[in-house]
Amino acid sequence: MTTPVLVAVAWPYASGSRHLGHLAGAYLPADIFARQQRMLGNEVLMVSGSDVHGTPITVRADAEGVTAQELADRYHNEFVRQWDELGMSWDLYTTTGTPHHAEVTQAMFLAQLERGHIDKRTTAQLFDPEAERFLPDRYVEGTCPHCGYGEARGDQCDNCGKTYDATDLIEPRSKVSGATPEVRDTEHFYFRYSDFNDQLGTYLNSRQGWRSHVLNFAKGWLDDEGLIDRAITRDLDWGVELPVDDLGPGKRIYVWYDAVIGYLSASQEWAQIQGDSDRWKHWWHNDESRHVYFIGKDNIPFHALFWPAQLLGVGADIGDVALHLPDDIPANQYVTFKGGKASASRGIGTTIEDGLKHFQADALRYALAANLPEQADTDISIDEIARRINEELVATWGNLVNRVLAMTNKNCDGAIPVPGELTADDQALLDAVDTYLETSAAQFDRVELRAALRTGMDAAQAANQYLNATEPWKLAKNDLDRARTVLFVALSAINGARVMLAPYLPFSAAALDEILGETDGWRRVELEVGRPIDKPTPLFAKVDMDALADEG
RNA sequence: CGCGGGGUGGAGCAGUCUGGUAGCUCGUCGGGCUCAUAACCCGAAGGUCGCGGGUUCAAAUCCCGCCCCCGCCA
Repeated sequence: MTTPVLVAVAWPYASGSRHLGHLAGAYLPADIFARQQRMLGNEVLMVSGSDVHGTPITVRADAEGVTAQELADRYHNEFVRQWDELGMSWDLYTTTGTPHHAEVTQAMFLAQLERGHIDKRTTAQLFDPEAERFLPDRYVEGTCPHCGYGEARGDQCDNCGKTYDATDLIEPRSKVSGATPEVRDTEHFYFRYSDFNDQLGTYLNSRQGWRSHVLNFAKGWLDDEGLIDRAITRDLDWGVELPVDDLGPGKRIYVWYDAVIGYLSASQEWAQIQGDSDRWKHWWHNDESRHVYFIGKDNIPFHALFWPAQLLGVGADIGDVALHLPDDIPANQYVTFKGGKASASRGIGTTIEDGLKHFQADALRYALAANLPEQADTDISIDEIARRINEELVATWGNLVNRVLAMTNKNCDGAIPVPGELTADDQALLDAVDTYLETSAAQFDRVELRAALRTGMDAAQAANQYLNATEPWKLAKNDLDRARTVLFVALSAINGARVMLAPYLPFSAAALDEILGETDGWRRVELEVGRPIDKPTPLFAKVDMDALADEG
């Protein structure tokens, strides 16, 4: 029986280039998991898009003298190009800037307003008398009330790290006009997150199999003081428009209320593109579905608390059925770049673009997957990535494929040979590979992607050991039939191992499909005897360490 | 006392919840093989599991205190 699986991926902020930490934190693991689930036969819907709203975008756009739309478009286009190069298998990658997303956001807002979970409150806020507008936090700077730092931002001090209200700033000044702001009352809509403390507590306590750091963090947040109600509108002209006009002009829905709604709006947009506009309900109105959110740890409160609260706040007002809550949030910790300074001074950056410039997509995917920060922050460096590619991917897997295909081509009339009777050792290798496949499937089910990669590599290593024990290159000289059987067994082992590695290495997996035939499900299929095997070209190129150093 | 994460042989990590001979990948050293992208295979050396107390027959693992590192518009 197949399961509908929603692979929900954090929405990259179109305010600047994303780096390899973002890739390893959310996008890559999501793609690996989605690919494996598809191979398993589940109905996968993987959606995300660029988050185009929020003050970081407007601030930067102002600084560069371009419109927010232009800035967002620039980075959205960059992301889309990189996803393609990286082999990201989105079912839909959209943006929060679509009319559809605005409609869904407004519908949720109205449903929650109707149900009393959104209310209007008056607060004191800084107003720029010259620009004649209220100032969001990011548009104010001044002296930190805690440490006296003179360049403190409106909501947090970069020097001492403390947070505060912009009205607490000493000698505040507007980043718009430079004028001294005055305090005025203004109205905003608040989402009553506190309405859901009990339900969220029950929800979290019933979660099974979550990573401990995710669950602990979410519970800690809730236990301390519970959720507090938060303003979900801002004084901006960039963002989703309010579906009600009683706040007056210049107010928009704020980014962190609308961004998470993208999971739902994108699912619907995907359904419309499929020509079956109700299809999204198969994932969202289905108790049997599984929703897995791939995010970085900084996003845990939004996905484990705020988003579930917003979903609960809608009740059954959208589509007549309650919306499905997150089943798992395998948030990753951070990738830290050891020697980041040294890399920078050598001109080797850590953006996704830099990664793709230095490494083949599959190779980069391999190295990052082997170092996924699933339990703790992990250190990585360009040298470490290169090392993993050369010493592990190329040496163990790439070379295995190459040596076996080369021997097969040379000794078996250029085709997959007819095997003789299998010995106990032959069968032992194939049984081992099949066992690895089961182990790997269980690890994938728990979203232990680093361990599952290791399992795939273990299968490759077992095949290498088998070859060294059987020495088919010697057999070819005095017992060609036996040599061919050994090569058939080795090819069969590769045929199983490639299934486990395919989610990580989509491009080389496609190349192997050409050579060995398509795979079928999460299992080792029988080889097609007589299928032509040409003289192979290596699946992966070794990284030239000297060239890598020279480029820096 | 801001929040969070971490400190395990040369590097990067697992093990800590559910105490019981310290494990993986790589590097190093020695050997084998020579089909393969100087790749593959076998063996060895190398760790007081940050520090100090405590509980226990037994602690990397539980408790208390301390030091250090990292991230915080992923």
